Amino acid sequence: MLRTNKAFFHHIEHLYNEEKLKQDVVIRNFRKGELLLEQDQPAKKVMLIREGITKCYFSEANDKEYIVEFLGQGEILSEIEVIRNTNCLCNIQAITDGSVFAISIPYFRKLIQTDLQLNNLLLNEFAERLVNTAKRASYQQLYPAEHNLAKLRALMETQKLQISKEDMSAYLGITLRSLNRALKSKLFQD
Amino acid sequence: MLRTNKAFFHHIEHLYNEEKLKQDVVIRNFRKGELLLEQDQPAKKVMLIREGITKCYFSEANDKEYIVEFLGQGEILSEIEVIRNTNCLCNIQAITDGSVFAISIPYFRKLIQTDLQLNNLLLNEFAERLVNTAKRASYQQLYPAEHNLAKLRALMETQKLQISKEDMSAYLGITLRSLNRALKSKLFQD
DNA sequence: ATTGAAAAAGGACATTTGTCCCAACGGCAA
DNA sequence: TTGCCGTTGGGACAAATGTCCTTTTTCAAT
Repeated sequence: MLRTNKAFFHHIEHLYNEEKLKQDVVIRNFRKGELLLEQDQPAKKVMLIREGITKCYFSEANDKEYIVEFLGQGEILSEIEVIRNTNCLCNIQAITDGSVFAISIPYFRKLIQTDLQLNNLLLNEFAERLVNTAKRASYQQLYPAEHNLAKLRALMETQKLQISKEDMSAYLGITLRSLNRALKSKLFQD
Repeated sequence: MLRTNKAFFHHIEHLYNEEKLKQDVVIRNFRKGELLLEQDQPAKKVMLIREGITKCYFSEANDKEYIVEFLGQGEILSEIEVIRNTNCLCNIQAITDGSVFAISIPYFRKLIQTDLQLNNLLLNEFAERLVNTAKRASYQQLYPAEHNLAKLRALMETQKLQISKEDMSAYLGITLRSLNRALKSKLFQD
């Protein structure tokens, strides 16, 4: 659930250090609560998280939200939008303070067309995301909330990630009320 | 829902025609019902669909199935498994007769490391899949079955794709009984 | 210490979805 | 034709989840 990508982080960090003009890749800080990407709006930069944690989520027309994943160090943002030439697919909001490498879009396009190593890093990242997203879609759909909650808690444990109940329910795709019920019924474990 | 990829198809077709030894890329036919990939088993070849339609689905421990997508011409199979060095993530079963280009795994690995154009084709394919999968996970989770059924029928219409009720329910992640109920309630549209 | 706002917990009832059956229909092999 | 089997459709009841509200708790700003 909390994705990170050390290899990708080092690759971009290296690009940043190499760069003469400090122009195509710059560091930008962000505050907890800040929106790094806004659903349906054009992307301005490709970003790679240096530090901090963000959540990636859809806002649906019925006012509900669905969290796709939590993104930490080395995760890249708005690369899909640049590749497909579309507006932002979903929102990305900081849940802690942090910073990113902000990469200009033309530069990123050039990298895609020339940097084979970057291509491979992207392929790996996409493969991991696809696996995660598809697996989760399947079991969240096919198992009751209680079962999925157990899985979520195990993940939070191993990854030492603390999130609000509201985010937990948005991650599970259920209402807060249902989350509380599920927590209740398996209260024996607490 | 029925994914295809003309550009990828042409790229691999071209590789096949170029190839001297007809060894690293071969054509293989398949029959309706045949399993091209079996969940949790090692992948033997990377395949790219030449003709025919397949379904990509998870078999969960509780005996339920979830269809991730339907794959047609130009869609690639088991590339994720080769990239990540893992067993098959899910099942791929033919729902019509057809054929694939079967690519040897070492050759595919070599392509990934050397063929920038192929890398870009893969990036595009992955980006499309991610968008599809994530969007669907979100709205299937956050809207009632009836709403999702309406969407599914519209897709089936525009893509002229006919699938059994059982596959429809597996795609929606609901039981056959629930599908029938949903069909009933919006019977006015038929 | 006081207060206000956000987060957390849960009661009561409605709706949705699942489970377990059984019935009807159509194709197809004996 | 007969009988079997897979697909489709649906009744009756149980379980899961959502909706709408209210209460409690927490915690930071005053």
